[in-house]
Amino acid sequence: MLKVGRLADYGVLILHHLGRMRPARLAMDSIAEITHLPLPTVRKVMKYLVDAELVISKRGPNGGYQLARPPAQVSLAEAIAAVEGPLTLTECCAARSTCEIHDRCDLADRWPGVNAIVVKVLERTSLADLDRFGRHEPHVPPPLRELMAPIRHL
Amino acid sequence: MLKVGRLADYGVLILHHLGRMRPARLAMDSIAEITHLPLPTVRKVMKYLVDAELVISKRGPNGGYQLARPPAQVSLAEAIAAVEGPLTLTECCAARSTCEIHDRCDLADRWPGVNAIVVKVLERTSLADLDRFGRHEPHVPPPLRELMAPIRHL
DNA sequence: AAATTGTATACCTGGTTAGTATTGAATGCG
DNA sequence: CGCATTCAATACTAACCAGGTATACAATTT
Repeated sequence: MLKVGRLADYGVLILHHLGRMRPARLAMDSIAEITHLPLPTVRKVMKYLVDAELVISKRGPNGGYQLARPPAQVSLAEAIAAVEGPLTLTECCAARSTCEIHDRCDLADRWPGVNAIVVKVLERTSLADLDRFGRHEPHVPPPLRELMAPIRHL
Repeated sequence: MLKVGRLADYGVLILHHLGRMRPARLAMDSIAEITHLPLPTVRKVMKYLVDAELVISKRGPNGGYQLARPPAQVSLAEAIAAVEGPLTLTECCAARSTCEIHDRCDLADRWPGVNAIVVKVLERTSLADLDRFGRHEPHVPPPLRELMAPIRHL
């Protein structure tokens, strides 16, 4: 699995569209329309995005939502975390781990390292970058180079 | 979230211990003991690991489980996939996507690129590598360098 | 003030996951 | 040959959580 929840997925999709419109505003029902998502669901997602200050909302006639920053400055990590909370691959990685085994587990202090790398990949991928990904092999530049160290060839 | 299920987590932990023992065999109740996991749960996990051919089982007196390959040749990706099936960040990334929106979604062909990178990180991290991760900053070497291309600084 | 648009809360429900129990089959040993 | 040991397979239950929905409320513009 290694899943990102559907709501978070929706969040990214919505941010993507807001990015394309920026700096224009988009009303909630317009968002529902262009994303083909049910309106009540959009409502829920928008709340998360506003709370996380990724989008700015304006009420009243001609109100709507606007991406708070240029798409190149919004990371997937932020987007996902906005909807689902902190990015933790396992319980071990959470701030307050609730894992029964935690203190007797050989891996409790190893997972965070793996988690950190995965998170960094997502942190360094922006909404704008997303546009460049095809279904084809992704190509990625040097900024991530120094992240990779204990990882070996298999 | 971006979660790995608990069973998969257990699976990795078990593989880790089997790796430390290799090539010795370990009976199921011994595994339960050293991992501090309930035995019925271990049973379930072992089935997945055997089916995936990551461990070899032997029955009868002095039977038990043995890691099929050296720990350096077992990736986290395999381990997780053994328990949870294909690694797909979102529905879009699955072989047969069941997403309602899929064909009308702007991102349907973009997620797989992100997915591929995350998966590659996990593919290039072996059980042996796991031992080297501390709670501290992880360092990762060049093999992942060329993966990173459309990712920009934020 | 009225229309438009976002905000907040609370609830339901269905599916997945984790955990368990039971019965069966293979292997090795004396 | 048969008994002890150990894994294998199936099916069930229970809890939780994500996703989805409904409804009533508040703010802003004109």
